[in-house]
Amino acid sequence: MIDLKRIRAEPDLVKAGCAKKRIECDVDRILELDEGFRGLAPKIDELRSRQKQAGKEIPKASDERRAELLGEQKHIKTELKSLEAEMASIQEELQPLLLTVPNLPAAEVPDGADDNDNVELKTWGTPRVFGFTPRDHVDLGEAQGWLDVETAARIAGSRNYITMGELARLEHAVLRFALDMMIERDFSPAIVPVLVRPEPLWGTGYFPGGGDQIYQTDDRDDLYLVGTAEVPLTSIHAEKIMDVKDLPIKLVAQSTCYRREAGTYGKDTRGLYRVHQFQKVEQVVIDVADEAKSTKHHAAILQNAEDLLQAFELPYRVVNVCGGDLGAPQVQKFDVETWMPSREGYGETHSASKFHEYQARRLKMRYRDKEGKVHFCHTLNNTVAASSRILIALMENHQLEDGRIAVPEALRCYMGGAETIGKVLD
RNA sequence: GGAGAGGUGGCAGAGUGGCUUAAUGCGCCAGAUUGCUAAUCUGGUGACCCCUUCGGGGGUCCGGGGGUUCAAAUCCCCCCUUCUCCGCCA
Repeated sequence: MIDLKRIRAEPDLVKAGCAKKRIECDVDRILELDEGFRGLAPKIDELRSRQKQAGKEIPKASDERRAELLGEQKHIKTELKSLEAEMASIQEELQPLLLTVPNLPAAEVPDGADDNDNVELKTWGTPRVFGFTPRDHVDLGEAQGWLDVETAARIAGSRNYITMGELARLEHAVLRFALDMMIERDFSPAIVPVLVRPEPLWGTGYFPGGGDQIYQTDDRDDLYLVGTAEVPLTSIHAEKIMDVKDLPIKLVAQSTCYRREAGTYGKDTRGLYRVHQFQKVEQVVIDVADEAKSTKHHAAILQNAEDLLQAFELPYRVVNVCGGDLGAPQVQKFDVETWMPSREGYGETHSASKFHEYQARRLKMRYRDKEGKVHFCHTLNNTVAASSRILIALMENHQLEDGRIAVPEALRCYMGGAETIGKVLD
């Protein structure tokens, strides 16, 4: 959500932001409703003021005066009722509309319609040239007896996976490495619910708009399975006014993530790339409303992801996500894409988002500065490691000709010291 | 799941229809004072919305929503939530 006052003051800027993001939003209707609201508000306030005044006088008044006042009060009451009804109908239309206004993209966000227009900022490492025909992660996993997609589908439907044995151990290793690395970098670990009420989803910007991708439990409970720990983590301090001394708050959590992947039929159907359930370690930063600080945090959480990939010896690139590929809540987003030989290209593994106060305003998450003034916080988040996609990269990039997988040094301490996993395949 | 008790400002906590402008304490801020960062005293200290001639004026908010009333923190209904006991349970 952005400030209604800002929409009022700079409607053209807001419209330009919507256009850049390719998001439709009826800014003019919002302005119309706002005008109606502001016409009505003073009238209602004045009537209430008179009502309050009379309320104080009545107990002390003489009998005639009291009768006179009571008559007046009846009048005020009916008038108020109709004005309040009018006000309610305005709010009923205005509030949901406000929740659809996207955050304004930064000037540094490239123009563009979709991910083809994202701009590459840097690359690290060189995609490996294989001296043999490399296998993809599904072939490798199945041949090693580590990966069972068919059984997963029988148990849980399509787009699911089961890892077993050394691959399951590698998955745990990745997650533990990610968590430990972030704890070392002063992020506070948390274990959070992944089944949440609607408010955190509205607050973080997944509702409205992202509802298609979210599993709802059923009609008995108003509960939803989150697609990322960002949702509960960012919501921890909702509805609070924190002290500036307590900021920044840096959080890290591993969670299971659930995604419906509606509208992706036939896309990335093979293997682990697009699945309904996976494990992810997520980093969240909450700090003061300061653009320079937000930008610094943004760079830092991106660096955290890069450092992990470098430790895993995986080639990657960083892209500046263009307007049309940016979600409604983000000011700017850097995606990290890791080299995946079977795709003969880079695949998205991390997504570093900067929100300014968009989420905090929706979550009512504020802080008091040194002067005692209250402001909405700034929030940011990024993936540290999403297990399934990282596994693709690890298996495919580090495979040996004989079908074993080399374990990057950084992960060996979580793998009982193993330098490779798997048996020699025919 | 059953029974009971709660939810009031940053925190604790009083308040059972109009004298509430939400007491009081703690915390916080400012000033005074003492050879010090401690103590004491004095004063100040909520969020949000609308209007403004920028001095200020008005309104809303006591978990959330609805209702009764001229008037609701206070009475009624629904929901959320916390705690205690019982039941079930990893």
